[in-house]
Amino acid sequence: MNKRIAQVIVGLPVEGPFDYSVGKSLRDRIAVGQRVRMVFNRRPSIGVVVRFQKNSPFKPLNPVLSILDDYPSLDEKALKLTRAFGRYYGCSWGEAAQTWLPTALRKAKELQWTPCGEDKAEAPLGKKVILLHDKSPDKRWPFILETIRKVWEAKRRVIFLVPEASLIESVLQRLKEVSCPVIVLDKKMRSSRELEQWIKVKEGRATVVVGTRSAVFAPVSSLGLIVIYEEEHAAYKQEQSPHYRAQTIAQMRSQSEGCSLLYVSSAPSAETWHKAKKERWTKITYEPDRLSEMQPVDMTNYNPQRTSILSFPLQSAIQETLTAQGKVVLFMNRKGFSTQTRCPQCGWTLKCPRCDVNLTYLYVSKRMVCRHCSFKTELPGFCPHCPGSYLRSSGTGIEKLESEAARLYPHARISRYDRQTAEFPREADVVIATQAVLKGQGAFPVDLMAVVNFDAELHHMDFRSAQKAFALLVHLRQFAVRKLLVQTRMIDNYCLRAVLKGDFDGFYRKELKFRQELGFPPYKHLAAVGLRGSDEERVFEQAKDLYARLEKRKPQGIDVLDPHPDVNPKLRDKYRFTILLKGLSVKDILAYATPVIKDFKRRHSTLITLNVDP
DNA sequence: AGCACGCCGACT
DNA sequence: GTCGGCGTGCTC
Repeated sequence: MNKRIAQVIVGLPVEGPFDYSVGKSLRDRIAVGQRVRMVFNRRPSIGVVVRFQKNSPFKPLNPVLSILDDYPSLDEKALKLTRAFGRYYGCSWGEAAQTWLPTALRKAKELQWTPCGEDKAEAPLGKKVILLHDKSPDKRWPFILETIRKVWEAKRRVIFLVPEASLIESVLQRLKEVSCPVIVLDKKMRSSRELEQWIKVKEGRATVVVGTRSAVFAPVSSLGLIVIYEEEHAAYKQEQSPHYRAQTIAQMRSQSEGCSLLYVSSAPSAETWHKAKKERWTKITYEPDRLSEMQPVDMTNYNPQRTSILSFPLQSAIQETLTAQGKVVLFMNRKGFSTQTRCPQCGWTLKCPRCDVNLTYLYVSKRMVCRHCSFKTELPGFCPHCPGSYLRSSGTGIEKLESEAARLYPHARISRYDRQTAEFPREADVVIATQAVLKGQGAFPVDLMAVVNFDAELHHMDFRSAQKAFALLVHLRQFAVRKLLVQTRMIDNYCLRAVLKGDFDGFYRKELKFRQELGFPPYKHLAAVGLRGSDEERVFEQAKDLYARLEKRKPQGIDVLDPHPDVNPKLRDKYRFTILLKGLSVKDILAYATPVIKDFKRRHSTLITLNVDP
């Protein structure tokens, strides 16, 4: 092949590819998918070779300076997928390639590894998509392990995705039963360690790769199966740009590499449930052997004056459990002691200067903190505007709940558990816990689980909040050995009712009906265009300008929603607005919107981000 | 992204 | 005059 000119992509928001001349001495070694060193825009850079060309329309070409990989870091299949990834998520091919590779390979590090020569002729293996809906989380394992064993016997490999790193250890324990070679891959590792593991995977030394979100990019050859464990978990979506969703990448790989997909969940996302039905996936449902009791408590009856956070039915359930030497967990998704501090005289409220949200009072450190950024300050004694007026705190966090529990149950051992707590307090009688408690499911028995403020879960401005609240209740009910008690002022809420009756079909029917009526996924696809900058006026002006351009050029079947301040309109000193695009497919939306946004970006300095499938 | 180039305001 | 702010354009 003629390798005089190499086309190279770079990890910048410019599309390319760019032409470079290949010196005689490099021509016999250079190959597609290798990383190379070259000068790009007067700066030393690294890029990835994507193809060769006989000649170039560009006048004096810069040369490829050296080759960094003795074998391609990205093989043909991976390179093809990076292009599809870039198109789907509206980033450049080069940026896509960068997300595909371990962090260490962004630098000009030379890479040596040995290709696995023993790649057997791939036995054809049926490409299946399975949704394993396990209503009791302990029945799933025999099926999962059996599926993995079959893939292994067919000389194929497996990627096992978990939503968070804390789950990796328990998966490794289970996988011991299959006794095949396993390698862990996680972006939170030291980058040298990540690279080490990545190379081992590339050398074909693992049958199963276990890892978080980014492990979906693992350089596994002869891929037979991708397992997506706790499928509904929000952590499968990357919050930084490029905002990819691991499930989407898994589907892309399934399509191009012909591997099977296994979704595992106790409460699948509405999107997955809908797809399973529409695309006729194999669905396996495991019913629970026993279902713990569930007791909704209507707070409009039991606590009309809001005198205590703990209703009488909850108090008696706690008392009963404590008398029987049982363990209680009080669930509340809010950290700190109080969530608002204001002056009763003038109404002045203590806020974060960078994010403009109420500061939370942390009793343990006696400080006011922001829940979005790292801002901390001392609690001022008096209102700065009304001399001598004391500030008053209101709103409930887990610390206040803790003091309330301590007052009511002076003889019980009471502890707190949140993300910062190292270990679950096993010896405590009453544990006040945030969302973090879900990680420990099955590790210790909880007799009574109580959701103190269920309504807070539903009040998020997020079209997925009902789905999330539903999944939360399903998980907490599994967690509770004896009883799940839920305090609410919305006793007829359909998430609550569906969990109470164990009616999954009913929940998804209703939820999907809402999604359809309101034009949300899975019926419509979304792309969120975010604008941020330090001058509120100006960001809003530009948002309106961009909106007008998008509106003007929008084709049939696409909706453009007005620029709207974000849920946190001010975050880390930046004002944020979002323009929401709706359409029947991401491809349709981006085909029209990406050029408009790129063109707009070129003229203005406000930061613009694109979030596909937000 | 990161950098050069160019066009306007305020300063020794 | 000219120093430097940012707004715009370009990268093979």
